[in-house]
Amino acid sequence: MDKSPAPTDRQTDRSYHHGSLVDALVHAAVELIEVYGVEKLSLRAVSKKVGVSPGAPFRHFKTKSELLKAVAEQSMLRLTQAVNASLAAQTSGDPVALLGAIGRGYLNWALSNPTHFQIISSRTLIDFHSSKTLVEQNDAIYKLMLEQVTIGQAAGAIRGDASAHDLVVNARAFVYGLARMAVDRHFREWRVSGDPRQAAAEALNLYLRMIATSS
Amino acid sequence: MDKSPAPTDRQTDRSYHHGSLVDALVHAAVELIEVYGVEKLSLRAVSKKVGVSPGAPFRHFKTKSELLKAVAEQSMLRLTQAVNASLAAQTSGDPVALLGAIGRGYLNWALSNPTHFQIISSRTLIDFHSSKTLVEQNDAIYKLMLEQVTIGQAAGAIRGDASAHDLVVNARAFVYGLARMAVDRHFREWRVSGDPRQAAAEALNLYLRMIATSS
DNA sequence: CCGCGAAGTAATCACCGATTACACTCAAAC
DNA sequence: GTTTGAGTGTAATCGGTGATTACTTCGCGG
Repeated sequence: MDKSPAPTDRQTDRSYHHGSLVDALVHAAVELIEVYGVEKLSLRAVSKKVGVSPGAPFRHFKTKSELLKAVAEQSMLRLTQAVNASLAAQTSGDPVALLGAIGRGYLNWALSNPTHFQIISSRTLIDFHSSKTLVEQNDAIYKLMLEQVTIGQAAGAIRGDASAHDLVVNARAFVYGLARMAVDRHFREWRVSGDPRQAAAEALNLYLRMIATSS
Repeated sequence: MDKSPAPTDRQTDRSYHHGSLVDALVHAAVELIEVYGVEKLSLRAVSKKVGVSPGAPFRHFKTKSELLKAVAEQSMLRLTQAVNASLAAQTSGDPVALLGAIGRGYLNWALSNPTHFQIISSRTLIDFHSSKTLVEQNDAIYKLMLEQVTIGQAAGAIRGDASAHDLVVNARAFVYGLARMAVDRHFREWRVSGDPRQAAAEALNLYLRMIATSS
């Protein structure tokens, strides 16, 4: 249970003041969560890893939940970055393909960072709506999806028997469900074998055929 | 924070032996979770509510997680009951409608019992695969869905550009994602307003149109 | 009727989040 | 240069938690 034998992980070795405790705490928290899981995270362990007293974090984060929120904000920014990068990498201008790129970016990031995904998805670990960053970044993804669906519908490439908004929610439900099934390890009992990432990618492709107008 | 002023909730008032501590513990745990949430559940509070010493539960459940597993098993049985009931209530023999009934039963139960849904979905709170009941009941739902999809594909009512298994996983991902969005309170930031149940029902209908062959 | 195993108790351990009073340090003001 | 005060980390402590242990009590089968 000894989380860090030498507390020199990320310390500038200043005698008293740490220098950048906030960053160090967030960083250490992520590492601990990665190894032991979110629900096992304790502020004491974080403090110990950083090499600081158990009470020190409370100078910067009023509660454990606020530290998690800081972690979540950092994670959310990385998620939108990943989605944007995936979207930018999609050369084809086909709106269905672009929508797929968004979903692929989302899924890949979620499967690569299950812990972070779990945190930003939760509404019990953190107070989502109290963070401007979290709300804004989430909204950015919504708008990205809405844009592609709207364009796709106008071009007749995406089915028109529902509003663009309804289709976006529909698509998000699917991708979110897929990501959670993977992260929460539901694939096994649903007889999905092999590499989860590839399985998710293939499932996404099927969904894209479903949302596109039959050709 | 006083969870139960009078510990007479569910006690046969036998002096020493309780009589049915196991049932009483599960029942009390469910009630406490319902009010305070899973993550706040403590064995001490459960013990207190039942009117028993803090160590007593350990005679019957080796860990807190095992108590939760007992709760999960009870919940899972109720879920499959709800799904079966919804399926039985669907008079039309149309496989798409029958598949929809399964999804509707699942969603309604999840939204009516968010806490139980959260527990049986989790793989960190409980050890899912160590419970025969959990695995079997989950499998029963898979087979129910697979049956309808297979029939639907044979009748040409459900799209044939993917295997029945892939479509089942696809549908499950969608319904699961929708349920989790509702339970995890994601609807707000995705601009879904009004009654969550109706919103979920409408989203499900759209999905059913997507999985059905275009008519 | 009695004794033995099952079931609950009481005391305890190590750990947790959070609060408080206190100590140290550093930089700006004079 | 010294001083002073805000900012930052410490130490001690509180109430609560899961889990373990030794002990006590009950009540059923012989």
